[in-house]
Amino acid sequence: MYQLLNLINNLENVLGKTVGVESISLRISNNPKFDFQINNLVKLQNHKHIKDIESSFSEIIDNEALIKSFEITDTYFINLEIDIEKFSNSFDKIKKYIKVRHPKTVLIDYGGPNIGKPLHVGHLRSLNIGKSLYRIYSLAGHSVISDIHMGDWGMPIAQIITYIEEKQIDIENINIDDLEKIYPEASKLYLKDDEFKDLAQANNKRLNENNSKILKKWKKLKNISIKSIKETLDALNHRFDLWMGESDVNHLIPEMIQKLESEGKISLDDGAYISNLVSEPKILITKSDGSYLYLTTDLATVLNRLKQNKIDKTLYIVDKRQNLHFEQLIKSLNYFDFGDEEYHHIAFGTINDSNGNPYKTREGDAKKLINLFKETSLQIKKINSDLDDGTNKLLANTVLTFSDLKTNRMTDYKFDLNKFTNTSGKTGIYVQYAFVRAKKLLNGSSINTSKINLNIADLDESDLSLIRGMIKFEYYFNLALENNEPHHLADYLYELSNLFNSMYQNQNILENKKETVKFNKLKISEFFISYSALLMECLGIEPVEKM
RNA sequence: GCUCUCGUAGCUCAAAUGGAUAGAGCAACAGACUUCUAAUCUGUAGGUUAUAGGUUCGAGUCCUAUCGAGAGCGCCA
Repeated sequence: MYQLLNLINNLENVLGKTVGVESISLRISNNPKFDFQINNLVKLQNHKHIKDIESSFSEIIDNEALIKSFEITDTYFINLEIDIEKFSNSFDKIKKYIKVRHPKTVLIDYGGPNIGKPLHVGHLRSLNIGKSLYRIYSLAGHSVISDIHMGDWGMPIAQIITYIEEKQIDIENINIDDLEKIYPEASKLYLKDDEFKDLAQANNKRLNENNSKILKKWKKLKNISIKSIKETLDALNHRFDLWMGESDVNHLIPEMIQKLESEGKISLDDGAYISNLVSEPKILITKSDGSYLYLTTDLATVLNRLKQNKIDKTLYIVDKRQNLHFEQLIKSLNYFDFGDEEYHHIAFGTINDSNGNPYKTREGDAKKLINLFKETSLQIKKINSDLDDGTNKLLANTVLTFSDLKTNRMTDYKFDLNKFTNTSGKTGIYVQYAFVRAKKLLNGSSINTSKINLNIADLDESDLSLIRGMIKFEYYFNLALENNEPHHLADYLYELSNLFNSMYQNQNILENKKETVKFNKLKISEFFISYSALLMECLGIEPVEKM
């Protein structure tokens, strides 16, 4: 809460002198008459100096210009009412207020798609959460780099190449549809045919060793796959700064292994390298034939990134089932002394169908993302067939993003297209509609709102509710940033949209006889538009111009 | 078998570091459109937070046990 930072610092000083270092955090007040609350004193209610602390707090809060009124209850909950007049002047400065004091370089790793497999429903959350965190960190002033981190290496691709070789498929004329059919066939064969398995293992080793003949085939397949992935990403409005893959760090691995061994950090066990860090289960670094694993390339990827950029913090946006892998990765990065940078596994739950089972097609495959997009787009056409394609696309993506981000990322949720495209309720369409409504109102008014100042005395209940809703922006923004949880902002965007709709519905604004009332409402609508746009930016949603 | 996560209104989900009376949306019910506005708004009802104990000024949140669900577990990524 940048605007109340002085207040917070002063209160923290009091605590520091009396009961020890403790940070003050504001929360939304339980009491609807107030905006924020401070709970730090509640647990001190039996402290021998509580009366002194209370009076120091009172004095400090009393002197804070942004606080209009406050109360300290008999159990020492502190409630604060913000002075709307002083705070409202700052609405248009919100972008400055949310900047952090110490910007960092943050890398977002999407734990990307594999070669040979189309983008499917399983990739949706990684894309949405990653994009949202990218925007949130950027708005907070960090410098952010996104890396799709393609799964372009290892056994899956070796299986595909082996399958193509064995079935004598013409690799020159292969297309994406062929490739997508080959992948499941190859992995099926790998599981049941030992001879095929040996051939694939051998091919994988050749890949690791940079065998030029197999690299040529690999390159061909990778290009086909990337082209298809880019088409889907384009439909869904996603872009990446880096298109690195696991293959890009292959050359760093032999040296890395050698160094770790000479440092006594890893040792051979049944021919495979395992970490000497005591851990259960043991951490496997390479396979017994010397070829590399998921963890091997992820470790080398970190080395590669640190070599190329100064990175303070890395976020891995990967589903929660891979928890053990990232636990092992982060443990290993520490144990191997790769640096003191931060690494976080931003885990998320799975998307299920309405019965709670993994979201699949009738054939039992994961549903393709591009098909999900098309179905959503079609559903929106049913609601309004007059929309141009551009608007339809934005709305379809709004639905796929908002419905995903409104749930806490760790929760598995049920995908229900009918529900998510509902025009009323907590949906993407609803928040877009409120935005369009506000814009239409201002455009129809022919009044220059930028020159209007609020007339506080003439604000009615619905105006005040919306203004006091907007005061919470910094709170929710921080919550999302600190915890890497975009859903707080999705929920908040709905709350503001709902408050706007209430105000709007309440009375006819443009025909209001009293000019100050009319101007107030137009000014508040202008604020709402900028807040709504900013929240959509945080979520990775583009506002539409008409609906 | 071991490890981890989860169980909140009929349904789908919220509730940061333990804080006051556990909140939204959908569905249900009752209302509001010759309008800048219905792709909307207003109201009502809906809960022993799986169960039983414990920790403390205070527990959906922490601990223990039971029941139920899901995931992961050295040569896939």
